[in-house]
This record gives sequence, structure tokens and C-alpha cells, in this order.
Amino acid sequence: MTDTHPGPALVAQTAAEAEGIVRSRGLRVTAARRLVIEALFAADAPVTAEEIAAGLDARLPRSDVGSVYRNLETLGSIGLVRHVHLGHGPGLYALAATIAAAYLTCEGCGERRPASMAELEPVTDAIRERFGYEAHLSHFPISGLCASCAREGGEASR
Amino acid sequence: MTDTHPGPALVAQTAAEAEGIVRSRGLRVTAARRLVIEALFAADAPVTAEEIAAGLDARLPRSDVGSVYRNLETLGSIGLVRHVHLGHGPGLYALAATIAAAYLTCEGCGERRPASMAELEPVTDAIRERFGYEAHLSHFPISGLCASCAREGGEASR
DNA sequence: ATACTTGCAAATGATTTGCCAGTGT
DNA sequence: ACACTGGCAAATCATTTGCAAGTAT
Repeated sequence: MTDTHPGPALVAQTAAEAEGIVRSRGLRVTAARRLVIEALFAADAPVTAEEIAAGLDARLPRSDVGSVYRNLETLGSIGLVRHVHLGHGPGLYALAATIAAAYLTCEGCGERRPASMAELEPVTDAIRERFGYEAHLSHFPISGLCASCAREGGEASR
Repeated sequence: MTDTHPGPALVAQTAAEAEGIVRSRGLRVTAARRLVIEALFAADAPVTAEEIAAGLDARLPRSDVGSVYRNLETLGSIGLVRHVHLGHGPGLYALAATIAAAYLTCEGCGERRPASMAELEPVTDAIRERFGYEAHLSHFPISGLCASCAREGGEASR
């Protein structure tokens, strides 16, 4: 699982930098692994393992999802990658350096709004005060209704 | 899916009451269905479909998980049951009347702490103010570290 | 040369679905 | 009677794993 890993999240800014980190851990930079890393750098939002695998086929004919999962897991174990579960579908993967601190998902329109740690402060503060929990809102979504869908819902139920 | 359903959650307080609601919807009260309902009333926390099925075997020899899933889905469609995903494992089901408004799960000790809507108010208020979202924290957990695990973690990383 | 990796296939876990016999109402 | 349900098996979806061949270092 790419879940929790030791050490802090790594902030690689380029694929080359990420590859250096991979090598520095004694891991190898193979064609398949490089392409997974590049796919993650190319994505501007979390993606599924299947999506990454689909993109690979063009440049690496014999690749398979199993290896993609294995690579995501490996990259996760060294803190380069994280994954989230934003709904009932498959898990979504992204670089630890670019993934949001949390995602708000709208049950109405499906909007997926990333939130920074700074923006979340009032929320995590409220949770800390009320429950004594140090909340990590990064793995599961903050689900609900966005402003406009909440408005519609309010009208509809009147 | 037992996800979202029309109408408000139903607040059946007894199995007999729940059965009445089932009948009032034109649905039938069969042995298998009754046992699922009773299992949910007997549980004091959300349970998996497998757990319910396992409990059934004693009183209904030929039951199977498939039917349990179908019943949970049916009962969910009329607002009697809801389910949550509190981690990477299977979904957990409970009566809409007794399920918590949210669950805080500790990544350290695994504690699963239910929270009422009233307790959550400062949290949902903060989310509304900051993001304009009407948060429904009931389907996914508020994951993090409970007070004591946060303390330990803090010491360890010093 | 050696250990890490891959492709491929089969296994697993969770949940869904097709079918037809069975049974509440 | 008639439509809703149940049991059973097979299908699906996401993810993991065993294994032998391939390859980065």
C-alpha cells in the first residue's frame, strides 16, 4: 500500500530529480518506472493506475497494470508518491510534492476542489479543539455540496 | 449502492418498526431480510456484509452474502440503512437511525470515535466559511491521530 | 554477477449480477 | 396469482502476488 510511509514526503520538482532519489535509495530506474514517474509529473490531478498504464502502452508496448501498481507502491514507500480515495472508484495517485493537502468533493456536480494546508487550518483547528485529533484530511475527501449545489438543493427542498 | 437515497433517513427504533416501513414501501419481509434487519439492530457499531452473513448462517442455513448485499442495498434505497468507508477494508453498514454523523479514526491505535452532528458543528462551520461547502462528513472518516497517539508521535520525532 | 524488476497469469477480496425456483402479500 | 426475493454460480472491478526471464548497476 502507498499509504503511510516512514520519513517526510519528498519534494522532487522534476522527473530527473525524482530518478535521482530513486537511485539514492538503491532502487533502479527502469523504462517502466521512468514512464510512471513521467506520467505523474505530466498529470495535473491524481490519476488511476489504469490511466497511467493506458498512457504507457504507447511508449512501452508490453507494460501492464500490475507493474504500474508495483511501481506506485515502491515510489510510495520512499515518499515520492501518495494516493487518495476520493469516492467509490479506484484509488488515485499523485506525486507527494504536488498532491493537495485535501480534496473537497461535491456530491452534486462532482467538482473536486483541492485545498492547501493553510486553507485547511481553521478546519483542523476546529477538529483539534473539539476532538483532540490531529486530523490528516489528505487520504479521504471532505465530501459535501459545493456552494452552488447547496443553493439548488435548498431551493428544491422548499 | 447504499450511497445517497431520496428522502430523509428513517428513524426506526425497533426491528418491528423497520419491518413496517419495509412493508409500507411495497417490499416484503422475508426471513433473510428480517435477519439482516435484526443483525443491524443488534450491532452497536457499523458491520460488514460478511459479518452479517456469518451471523445469519446459524438461523438461516442456506443464506449467502450476495443476498445480504442485496438487502443492504434495498434497505439503503428506502433510507433505513447507510454505509461508510472507514478505511481500506470493506464497507460498513448500519441503521440510518443509529449511525454516527461522522467517525474519527486514529491512524495510530485504530480507535474509531463516533461524533454527533452537534459536536461536528464547529468543523462544518469552518468548512462552510472557508470553502462554501456544506460538508457531509458521514461517508468517509475524519482520519488522523487521537490525542494520545499524537502525543507519542510528537515525542518520537523529537 | 547479483539483486532488483518486469511481463504475464493466476489469485484475492469486495461487490454485483443473471437466472430460476421459491414465497410473501 | 404475481411480483418480489432468495440461493447459487459466474462475472466484474481493483489490487496483489508467484514466478521465471530480463536488466540496471
